[in-house]
Amino acid sequence: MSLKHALLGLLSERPASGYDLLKRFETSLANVWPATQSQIYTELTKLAGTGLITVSAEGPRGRKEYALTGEGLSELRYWLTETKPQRNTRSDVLLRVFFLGVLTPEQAREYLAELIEMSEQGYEHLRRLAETVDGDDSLAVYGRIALEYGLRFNAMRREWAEWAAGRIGQ
Amino acid sequence: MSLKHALLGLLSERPASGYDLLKRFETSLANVWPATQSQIYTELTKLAGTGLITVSAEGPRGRKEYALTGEGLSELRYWLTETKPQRNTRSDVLLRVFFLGVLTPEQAREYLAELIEMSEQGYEHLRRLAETVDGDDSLAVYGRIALEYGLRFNAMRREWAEWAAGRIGQ
DNA sequence: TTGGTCATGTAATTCGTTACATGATTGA
DNA sequence: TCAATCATGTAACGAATTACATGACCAA
Repeated sequence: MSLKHALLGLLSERPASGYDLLKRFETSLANVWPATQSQIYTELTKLAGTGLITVSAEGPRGRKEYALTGEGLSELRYWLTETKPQRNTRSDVLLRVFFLGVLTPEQAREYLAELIEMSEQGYEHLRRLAETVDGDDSLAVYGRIALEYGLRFNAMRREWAEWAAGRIGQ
Repeated sequence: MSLKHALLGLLSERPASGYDLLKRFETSLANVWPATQSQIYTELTKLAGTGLITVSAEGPRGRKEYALTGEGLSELRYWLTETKPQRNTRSDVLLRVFFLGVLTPEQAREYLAELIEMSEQGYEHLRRLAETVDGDDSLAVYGRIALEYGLRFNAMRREWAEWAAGRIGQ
């Protein structure tokens, strides 16, 4: 149900077209809530149908710019304050760990080495991203906080994978 | 696609019925790959149809015990060694952080306080679980490694949320 | 004039959730 | 005997992915 709120959230900043939103999903939100083009357009049509957003302008090439309505902002605030975030589940990375016993210790350590590399790359990617983030609007402030989460997460996972590799006997 | 591999992985340890597997999803795998009863039974029927598992015994009350076939074990190993784990995405918790700017700073800090509590409870839950884990079979060894991940994750998230709360001005 | 980007939409399929539906076995 | 647990299955719906399909605009 949260793609809806992701769209409302992005539109709370400023009006945007489906195409604009797609770009922003590909950059800032990609690490947190990926969405495909087809999903975004379908959801925007639905949201406009229920009055949470509205077509605020039309441009060339059939461009439709959507803006958040008062009702939409209320829904966004309601979601943020009155509903509990769902526990984050479904980690492909962790699921595999459970079954490393069917592999040789060497193969298991190889998998953990991959995770270490993945974490290092994730860390570096976010570090570079942090350098390009500017501005002091609310999304920059909270985007920076979310980014810090990503940095800490990757560092934690790297250290954990190193520890785990050490636990697997020869 | 990973419910399939979660089932193959659990069956690689020992044969089990749908009911048995459901119980194990509710306990050990719940934090990593939740699955519902209906999903499990449907997937088992599909896996038996493709020959990755087979009905190894039938018991009272229509109980069907499934066992991994050689083909199933190959598929499990293939998945573990030849396919890359998908990046973990879709965090409701993090998505909300992006949009805390539409709330008052006080409400935003309240949200982060909730996250701190959620992380503390998650940590405690896993710590208690760690005490009950016994045995030294492969799933206990790797289960313990996965559990350590959970502990570190919750500790990391707690510290991050405390840091973040400090960043939000009055 | 043509290739790249902007721009939107729909169809098919799979995956996941909730709810419904049924019934056998067992231990207190 | 009766409640709890064991045990399986299907239907309906919603969410997500992939693929298909189309076309306008703009700059080199």
